[in-house]
Amino acid sequence: MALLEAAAVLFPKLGFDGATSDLLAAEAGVNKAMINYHFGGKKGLYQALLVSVLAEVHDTLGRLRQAELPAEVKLSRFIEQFSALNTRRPTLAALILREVLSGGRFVDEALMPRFLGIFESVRAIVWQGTREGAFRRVDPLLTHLSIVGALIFFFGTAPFRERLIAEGRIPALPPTVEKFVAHLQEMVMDGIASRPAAPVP
Amino acid sequence: MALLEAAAVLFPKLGFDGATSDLLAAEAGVNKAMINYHFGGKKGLYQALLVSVLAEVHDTLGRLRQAELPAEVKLSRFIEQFSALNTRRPTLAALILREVLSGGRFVDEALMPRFLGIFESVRAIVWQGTREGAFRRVDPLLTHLSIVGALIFFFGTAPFRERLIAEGRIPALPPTVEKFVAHLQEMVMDGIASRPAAPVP
DNA sequence: GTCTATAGGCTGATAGAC
DNA sequence: GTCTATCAGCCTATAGAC
Repeated sequence: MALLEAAAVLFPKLGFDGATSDLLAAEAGVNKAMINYHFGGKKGLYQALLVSVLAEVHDTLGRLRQAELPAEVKLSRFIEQFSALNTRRPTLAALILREVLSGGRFVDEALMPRFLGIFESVRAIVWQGTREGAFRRVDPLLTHLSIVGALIFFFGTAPFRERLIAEGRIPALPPTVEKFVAHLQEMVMDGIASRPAAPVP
Repeated sequence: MALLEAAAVLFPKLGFDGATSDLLAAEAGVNKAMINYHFGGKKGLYQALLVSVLAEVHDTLGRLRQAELPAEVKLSRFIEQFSALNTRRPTLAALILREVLSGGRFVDEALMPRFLGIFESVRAIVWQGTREGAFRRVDPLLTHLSIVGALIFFFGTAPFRERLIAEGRIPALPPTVEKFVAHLQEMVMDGIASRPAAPVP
């Protein structure tokens, strides 16, 4: 459906209010009235986009959750797979971020569990890691917020960052996804790994 | 000016398009026409808000930058002071995040340097730390993105998170700013500190 | 399923009285 | 400086032809 692809481009970029029916229809190359015929309105199109995107996230993270792996490996894989998800769907981060910033304006009871799923995945891994003794006793929620926050910020702000770099305002090359993934993995692993306690005198 | 306070509440919550002139005027308790009289329009009010907020950020971080302190201390202080800034201005993170997500729609040549200032502060600290040997050779831009990303995400998503916790959907107490600051400081410090290399045989 | 035409409401901005 | 009244334009949604 061309409208869903147009929605995936415009809602993250312009927000729900900024992406007008006219723009969405033009981007999709279809008539404006099709939004109402197929999705029951602009809100319906937006929620259909959320459903399809969150389903993809849910599938990917669900598979990781069931895998039987040490927590360090799982957490490392989470960072990789969440990044891969954002590479496949370049507007994923901005879409979710905008929705969260709005306080979950369009997250109804049907969408809520899928939204919470993202949150639970990291918490479960961290919990496993502290239980197994691989991580020190870090707070799962705070750890989740640091990791997912860094990831979502990185991908959501990519367009603006690339603009600044292209204009020469940031003296650096655009960071590749691979380098960011490696950086975050290293920082997080060294940052929460349990280390031998200082020798007791 | 009551309108600036209303703008600080509504633009971050509803976005530029969602915060209508009617809502802004009602929140400020003034007449709609005052937006045009004092700020030359809704866009002018929004940009005036950005200027005032970024000036505050610039002042706080500028003072830190000039201080002569070891890089580890500076980075630790940065996390504290950026958090304090968000506590004093609870909508700061959402405002900046929305602006960045939009690709910098309203960041003109006058605003640009102040925007870049936030970015430069962490990069300068990291550069100092790697030069002094306190940090390992981490990429300053990637380090900046991880730290600021985690911070902005934490504060920007606080309203939604608090709603989820209040509704009992996340089985945890709302994390305090102090705990998050301590968590991030620890994770980052352990994550990028230079450690003694493995003993050479 | 897809289109045109149009309704009805809301938008930001302004002219002009006080 | 502040208000009321009002405009022109844009918004989403729909009725109805094909």
